[in-house]
Amino acid sequence: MSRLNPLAVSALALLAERPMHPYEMYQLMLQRREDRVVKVSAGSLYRAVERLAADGDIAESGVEREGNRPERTVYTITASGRDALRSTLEQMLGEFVNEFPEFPVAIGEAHNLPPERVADLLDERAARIRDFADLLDTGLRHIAAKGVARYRVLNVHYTRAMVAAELDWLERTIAELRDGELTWAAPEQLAAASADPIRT
Amino acid sequence: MSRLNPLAVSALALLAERPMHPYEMYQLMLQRREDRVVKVSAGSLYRAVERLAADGDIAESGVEREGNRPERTVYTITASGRDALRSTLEQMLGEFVNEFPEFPVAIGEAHNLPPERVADLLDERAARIRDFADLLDTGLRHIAAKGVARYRVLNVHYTRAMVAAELDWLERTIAELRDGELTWAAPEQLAAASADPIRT
DNA sequence: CTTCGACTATTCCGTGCGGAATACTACGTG
DNA sequence: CACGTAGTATTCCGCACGGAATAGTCGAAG
Repeated sequence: MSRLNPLAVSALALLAERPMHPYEMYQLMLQRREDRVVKVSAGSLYRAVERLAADGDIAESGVEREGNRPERTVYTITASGRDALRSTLEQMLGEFVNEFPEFPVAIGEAHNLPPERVADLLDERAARIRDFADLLDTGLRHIAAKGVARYRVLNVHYTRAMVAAELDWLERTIAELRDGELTWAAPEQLAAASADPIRT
Repeated sequence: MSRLNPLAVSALALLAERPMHPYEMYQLMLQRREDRVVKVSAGSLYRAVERLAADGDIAESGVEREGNRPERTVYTITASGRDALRSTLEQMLGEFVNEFPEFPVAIGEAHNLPPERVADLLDERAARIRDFADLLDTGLRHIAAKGVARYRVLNVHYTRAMVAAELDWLERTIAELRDGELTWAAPEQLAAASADPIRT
């Protein structure tokens, strides 16, 4: 009953709705756009299911075959699976763990670039975040129009709030960089700032 | 010249200061408390250095031996290493990539638990985040007292802003859960909410 | 004076992730 | 009606991560 990884939580939550075979979980996750919140890849999903089965959180409840299609193994959640889901959700909600996002590392080392360059880069980032925020907003509007209960999109609201905060911080920091309130001497060897766009 | 991982960025940034052997990088990272921002483990660091060397971003600049201690391989950053550092920093600052944090997954599945239980769990989380915020604040005060330039602790400021935003969202959401504005019917099988503290 | 623990410096190995490969079917299209 | 492309369902394999192991030295304490 060790801590489940996010994909296992999603899978287990689906099986808490009804029995399913892995590929159906995969389709449902994509259909419900869970891939925006969890890293969904078929390989990892099958692996996660395998582990859940090994740990007794789910059990094979039959093998179907439709026409000449490959066999599909249907899994059902077990009592201890429901327990594992509950306990993992409790942990994920109640605890606060550092997940080491990359951006703080980059800001921490930003003094290796000239301050003006950093201001420009943060501007780019801000623009992309604004686009993302717009995406979330239109999504939320669509959903509100459809009358979907708000508890179904709590995570979108959360993400929206975080995105707003980052945008706020970026704007303040960019302003300080531009008016010289915040500055530093960049090392010369790296200072040869290319005007190149970011390589994608 | 593929995108460097965060630990490689830290390592390369150290070598941009002066040549060093891996273990010295390791010590410096811990001494400067970079382990709060980057996942620092000796094994991964040696691996990262190995890869940097293979890619020509750093070069062996000698092998020392002090007394009968194990040999230490000293590395020096190369011109293309400085390039890789700059280009990776530019990417990390300017782009905005989803890193799939775990908490949104948990909120997304929170409707599997009873709303009152979720309110309690979010309260716990909020308490832990407040502790963390206090830690950041005292750290920032110490640093300000020492007269350290602000650009050296930009990432702490960023983290502080994010933490404040999350706390804000949590408080609003907890309030809505408590006054019933936000609610749902939890599935019965999982609803058997244990009053147990989180297993750590 | 010897033993124990802490530090120095690095290697190793199990585990898990995820992109790619596989293999077969159904469907549309010229 | 041959052919290509999209969908179904799953397996496989390489590589990166990080905790543990290794192997030596130095200092302190009993």
